[in-house]
Order: sequence, then structure tokens, then C-alpha cells
Amino acid sequence: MPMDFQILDADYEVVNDSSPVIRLFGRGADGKSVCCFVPDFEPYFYLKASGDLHAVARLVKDTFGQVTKVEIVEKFEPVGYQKIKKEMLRITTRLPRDVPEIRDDILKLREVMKAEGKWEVYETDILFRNRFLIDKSLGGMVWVSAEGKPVDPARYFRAGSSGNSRCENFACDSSIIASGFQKIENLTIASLKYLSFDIECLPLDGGMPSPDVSPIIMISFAFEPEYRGHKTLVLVAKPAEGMDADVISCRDETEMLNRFFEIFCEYDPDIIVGYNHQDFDIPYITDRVKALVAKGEAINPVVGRDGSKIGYRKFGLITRTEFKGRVVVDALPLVRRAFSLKQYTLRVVSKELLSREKLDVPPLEMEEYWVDTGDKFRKFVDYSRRDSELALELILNLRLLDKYIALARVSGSLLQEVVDGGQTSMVETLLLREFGLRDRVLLPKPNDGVSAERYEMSSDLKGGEVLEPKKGLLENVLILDYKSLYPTIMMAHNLCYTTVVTEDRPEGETIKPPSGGEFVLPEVSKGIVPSILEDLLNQRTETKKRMKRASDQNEYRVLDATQLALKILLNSFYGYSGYARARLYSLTLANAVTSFGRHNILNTREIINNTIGKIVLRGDAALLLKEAGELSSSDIIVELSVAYGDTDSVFVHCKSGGDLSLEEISLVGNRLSAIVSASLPDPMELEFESIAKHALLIAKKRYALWLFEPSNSGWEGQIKVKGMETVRRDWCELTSVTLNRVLELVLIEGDVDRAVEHVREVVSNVRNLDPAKDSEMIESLILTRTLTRKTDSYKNKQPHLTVVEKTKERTGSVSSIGTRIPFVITAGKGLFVDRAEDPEYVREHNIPIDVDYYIKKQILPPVERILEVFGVKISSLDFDSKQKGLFDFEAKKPEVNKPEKPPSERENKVKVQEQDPFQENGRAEQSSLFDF
DNA sequence: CAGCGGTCCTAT
DNA sequence: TCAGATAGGACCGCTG
Repeated sequence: MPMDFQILDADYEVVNDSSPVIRLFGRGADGKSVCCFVPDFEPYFYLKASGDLHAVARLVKDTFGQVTKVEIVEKFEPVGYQKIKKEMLRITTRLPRDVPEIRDDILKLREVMKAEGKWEVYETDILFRNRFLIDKSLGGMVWVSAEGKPVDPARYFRAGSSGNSRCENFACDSSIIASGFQKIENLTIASLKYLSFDIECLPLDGGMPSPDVSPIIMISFAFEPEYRGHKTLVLVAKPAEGMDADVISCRDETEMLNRFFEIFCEYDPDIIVGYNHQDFDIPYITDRVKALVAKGEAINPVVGRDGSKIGYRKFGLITRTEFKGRVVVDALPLVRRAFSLKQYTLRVVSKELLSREKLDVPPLEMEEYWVDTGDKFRKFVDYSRRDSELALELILNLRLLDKYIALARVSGSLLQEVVDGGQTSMVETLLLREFGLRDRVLLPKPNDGVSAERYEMSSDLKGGEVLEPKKGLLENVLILDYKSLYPTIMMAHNLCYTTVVTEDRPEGETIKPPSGGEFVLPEVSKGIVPSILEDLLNQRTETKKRMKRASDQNEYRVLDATQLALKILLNSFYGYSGYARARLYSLTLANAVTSFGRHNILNTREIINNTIGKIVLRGDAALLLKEAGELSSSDIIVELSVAYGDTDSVFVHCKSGGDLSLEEISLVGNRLSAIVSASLPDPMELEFESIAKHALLIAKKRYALWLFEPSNSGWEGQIKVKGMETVRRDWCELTSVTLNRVLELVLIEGDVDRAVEHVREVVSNVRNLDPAKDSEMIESLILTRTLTRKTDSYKNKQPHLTVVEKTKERTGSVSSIGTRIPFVITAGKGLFVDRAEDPEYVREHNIPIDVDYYIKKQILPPVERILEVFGVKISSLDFDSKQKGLFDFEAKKPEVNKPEKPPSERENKVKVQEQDPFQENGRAEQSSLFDF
């Protein structure tokens, strides 16, 4: 009977001290956890040597006892167009660890051989499990059907002298030795078991707990699916009576910890969830267990499917944990990546994303709650339980893993690598697989010296082109977008590491990017990266088609995650080429891509502004002037001009004598998309995305749109803000809210008067702020900033730094790098940075807020940047606490077309954009804010 | 007061 | 946020 399972994790174990055996851990189609042993896969790497290769081969074999086989193979070198393959050595070793052991020494043989040319090693730093997955076309979350016989892991490994105790604790439902296996196409995801946990410690004096001295007093679990009828469990390290059924009272800490590991292994989870458990709970448990064991306590801290114990490793600032056969998923970094929030404490995150309240026990009263036997203790238990629940809900309810599961499948990297790492591991997995198939070897990762050098050079990498916006308010703006610009450029122009002309010259023509360099034509040699991209793009198109046919919601979700994953991967290759730590780094390639991109957007602007210039709408047709022939009075003439663009987007302002409907503008959009796309090499495409009925362009990368996109139920309007203070997290909530309202009034209602009135109200509220009554208002004045480095490596004072230092002095608690620090500006003299203060502290001590700062620096400047477009001038200088002359409508006041409002006394009409001579049809009888 | 370095965060 | 990239706006506080 073949066994079908989905690969969750993979590694290897050495049997008999002599040969490695791959272990694939997974969850079976039958719901059981599986460990599948695969023997007979051997580690290897490549050596490019000069001189007599047979002699080198013999020497390698004679020199290194670990080498079992040396073959002469033909391979292409990693970079550059090459006409023919070169002979290299493929060196097989007994154990995976032999590869790094001999790779440096092997280069020294060059002197022994007295060889002339350069020697180089390739693929010497590929983890053995990844080597296996890549060579066998398997990968994370892939389904495998394995043939083989069941095996008792304990007996299997006892043969080896390494005979470790882990085997006794082997924690899989079934184990087999594979005699054969194959990948199977299966879109579904196995029924995974999720376990979330959270620990509570008792610090000595309300400070930070230290594992040497502060005991763990509670551990909570949340399960999905249930564990023996329990959705949650709370273990407490003291005798307790009268508790709920899901509370397990233990004699002491040691018993509790042992119960923890027992329940953990019995439940046998696939996904280990927590909130910041990667950085806190797991290292803490590890160290605490060590401390207790050192004192003579008996604890067996098994968490791995192979019986391995809990542990962690620190790399600089980051902690990595590994639970063999399982996947550790910390909700904190996932939430961070998925949502832009001002703070990422579990309290804030749960409230914002789940609308759930975190329960809290004040740190200073923790001991009191712990020794209590009644309500307070129950509250403490509830608080602990809730934290586990929340972490699990974040992952499950927000479906945070879907994307990562899809990325693992599509890239072939293990889920843990995808969740932990960036795009690098995924890109490299794809590259290694495709390079292997095409007989090309890949370079090892660069060392620190090389990447530092490259990092310096990277200043020569130019990026995208940002067009100067036509600042102001525009009506009827088409938004066009290049679909996957950089990947399609690479495909269209065959840009690749393997096509760049270096040593060998192809016959005939080459592709010459604006940035320089030369690439061979696809007919001469099709690039590997373009081929990978093409495949990803085809898969994505196919996936999107299947989404339309999808019958049930689950299938739809999986497909949607898949197409998103494909998009992410498509866009990863360009970044990788300019990434200093990449195995393959090529400024020539990266610059070729961006230079084509810049060229492209400028060219598009030229076509739209000048070659096309105007479009004639006649019935359902959007015609070029030359196609239109003689114009009739029913024709609508639309004049086009590019108002803005950033890298891969073009905003086209459509002007005509009268109103244009969304349908009419769409006709123009579709025509533009067709014309421009036709002028581009395949598969580059300019897509008609949406229409901004009104667009407010403030600066490069700063704008707000009243956007309409075609949907099933006609047109749906929404405001979209980019780059402005409403979307920036280093401004206070009051700024965002106020600005949003102003944008709404101005963009949709066209009512500048009301916007001004609104601002006036807000300012007056702030000025008359009464801290005693207005705690909500103070909430909305909180600013946040990320602590980006160690506090001593800042060159300048920073407000959040001030707060971090003050807090450390007061409570001893230190903020870790990467956390967002909330603060408010308090009243007083001196620099603003010195007056930053912890909001909590301000509330407790009734410290007055610097109202003036908030009005003059937080509310008014962003508002002013918007309203000055309409001629509203806010003379903040004139303004004093008596609210006199707050707004100074210098000469201009907008005339707004609102019948219910009295006409403005002032004559000047708003100057939205420079006046346009193009007024033909008499359709603009009423003047409105948006007419000109 | 203009200009600049340092810092943060966002757009693409 | 120990690993995709650059472009760019805005702020603060210092300097000349």
C-alpha cells in the first residue's frame, strides 16, 4: 500500500555512522503523522579545475578519504552566455558534512598539481535536505506517494553506534522506509493540527523575568482541532481547586513542564503557534528547563517528531527555533508583514484585527493574582488562556498561513524556510532546480567580504523612473499599469545571468539595454530566468482561470493564495539580481531591467502625449484623430496628457469640453492599453486598471484618488490614498482622521468650505483639550516610531529614543529593536525631542500636552498641503490661542458648486490646474470645483 | 534662514 | 527588520 502524505519538514540522519538517510516528515492523507526514510541519496558538489582532470580526480580521491566518487561531467559555468559546456568534476562524499569540510582544502590541490588556470567550487553550501528535494523535484507542502515497508525507527537506528535516545521518543504515528516515491498533484492541504501555547512567568519584583530565577507558573494551550475534547488547556504549577475542566493543576513547576511536553507530544501538532514565542517563550522554556535540570530536577523536554528536545539558536539579534518534523509559526512577524499597524502588541493586534480584547494582569500585581485562590487567580488563568487563543485565532481566522503554504509549494522550499526567511531561499530553490536541469552549476553564497564589496557597488544600481506630477486637483484620470513590469521586461528581452555576453560572442545581433551590456537573443539561447518566469506566468494565468471555475470556497482560497504566491515569486527575481548576498549577483542584469523600465515609461508618456494626443469618442468607438476623419458635433474629443507615473504606472488626464462618463473614459482606457501594448514586445502589457474621477496629486509618491473600478455590480467608488499622512504611521491618529475627512469632503463632495470648517473644529478641540475629561483625544495624539537600532548607535536625538531611555531609567525595562514606541509631546520649553513622553506615564501623572505642537506641527501642515491646492492659506503665524485669524483666505476662496450653499462672496474661481484652451462642446454650463 | 545630514516610512 | 531593490518626501536640529 503506498502511503500518501504532504511534506512538512525534511532533514537527514546518519545510520551506522556511515550513510545519510533522508527523513521526510509529513501529515498523511489518512490524518496520521508520517516519517518517511529515504536511503541511498548521496551528497555531492562540483569542482572546476584546470590541467589534467583525470589526474585531479585521482588526486582528490586519494587525498580525501570522505570522497566516494569523482566523475568528469560537462557543465556550463554559472554566469555568462557560453557556446559549449566545460568539463568539471562532480565529487561525491560519504556524509553531507564532508562537503563543507573539504571544499576549501580541495582548492589547495591546485598548487600540488601546479595548475595554471583558476579553480572554483560550486554548490558546496546546499543543505542536504534541500539538495534532495531539489534533485527529486519535491518541495515543502508537496504531496508524495511513497512505496515501502513500515519500520520501527528505534530499531532502524539502533544498528548505528550513534544509537540515540531520541528514537525512544520518536513521535510519528507511522514510519516507513521508502523503496520508491513519487510526487502527486493534489491541490488540497492535509488536515493539519495546530497547537498554540503561551507561558506565564513570575518575575521577582515586577521586572523582566530571568529563566535562572523566575519560575514558569502557567502554560496555556489552544488546539485546533480539539485535544481530547479540549479547545484549550491551562497548566498551573500549584495545587488549585474548584477550577474549570480545562485547568490542570500540577504539584510544582517540574511536574507542569513534564505535563506540557507530554501533552505536546501526545497531541502531535504540525504547526506550533504563539505570539512572539520564537523570541520569548521557546528560549525561556529551554533555559528554564536547563536551570531546573542543573538543580537535579527530572524533565524530558521532547518536542521534535524524531524525539529531539526543545532548543534555540541565536544569530545576532534573531532567534531561530527548530521543532523537528513540525513548523514553528510565530504570529507576530506574520502579522507585521501582513498588516500596517501602529503597534504590534498582542493587545493592539487582537483588537484591531480580531475585535477581541486581550485580558490583562498588571505586572506589578502578578504575584498577588498568583497566590490568590479565588477570583483573581481565575482571572489570571483566563488571561493566560486567552493569549493562546488569540495567537491561534490570528493565524487561523486571518488565514495568515495560506500565502506561505502556497509559496512553499510553488517555490519548492520548505514551509519553515518560507515562513522564516525572505525571498532568497525561494528564488535559490527555483534557480538550483532549473540550473540543474540545464546543466549549469550555481555559485556558493558570497562571503561577508564579497557581499560588502557588492553592497558598495550597488550604489550604481538605478531604480525606477518617477514622473513629476501635475500637482493639484484633476478630473477624469485614467490609471494604467504595466502588468508585472520587471518580470515581463526580463522575458521580453531575454535578460538573464545566462544570456549576458561575457566571454563568448554570439554570431549576429544582440540585445543592448539602455544601461549598457549585451544579451543574446532568445533564438540563440533562451535564458534560464526568463524560462522560469514564463513558467510562473503561465501557471498564474492557468490558476486564475481555475479560480473562475472554482466551485467551493476552499478551493478558491487555495487558488487565490497560489496566484498571489506566483506573483510574489515573479517579482522576486529582479530584486535578487541586485541583492549583495545573492549566489548570483549581476548589476549588469539588474540595471538592464530598470533601464528598460525607465525607457518604457518615458516612451509611454511620449506616445500618449504626442503620438496619440487626442482620442475621438464616436458611439462605442475610441478613435485616433487620423482614424476619425471629419469630426461631427456629436463626437467627443478627449485630450490626453500624462499627469503622473511611478515606475510601472501611468496616470492619464482626460480633458474634454464637457462631462465624461465612466464608460466613455473606459473606452479611452481600453484603447490606450491596446495601442501601447501593441507597441511592446511580448509579454509586456499596459493594463487599464481604473479611473479616478478626481485625483489630488500633491507630490511624487503622494496623492489621493477617488477611484472607480469596474465590478460585477457596476462601478464601485472608493478613496485611495498613497504616501500622505493618513497612511503613515509616524503621524498621530488625529492627523490621519482629520486628513481623511478633509480628503473625503474635497474629493467626493467637492466642498472646500466644509473641509475648512472641519479643520477649524478639530483645531479648536485640541486647543481646549481637557486632559481630565478627554482621555480619548489624548489617545488620538499618540505618535509611534520604530526603534531601528541599538540606542547607543543613534547619531541624533530622536523622540522615541528619549522615551525608551526615560522608561529604562524608570522601570528598567528595555525596548527591543524593531518595536514601535508610542509617545506624546508634552508642554514645556526646549527641544521637541526632549519633550517626548510615554503616553502611559503622561496619563498616570497628568502631564500637560503640548497643544500648540499638535496644532502647528501635526494637524496644520498636512492639511495645508491639501488645501493650498484650493487657494486656502492657513497663516499659522497669525494664529494665537484666542483663535483669531486662524484661517486666512488670502484673496482666493474656492467657489463650490453646491446649490444649497450661498454663493461665495469672493470672485476668484479655484484654480485647479492650469487653464485649458480645449473647450468645445457647451456641456459645461454649471461651474463646479472640478471644471476648468 | 537656507542647506544639510540623519531618520523614518512609504511607493513601486 | 540576519537578508529582494531604489526613489523620494518630510521632519528635526545643527551649522554657517
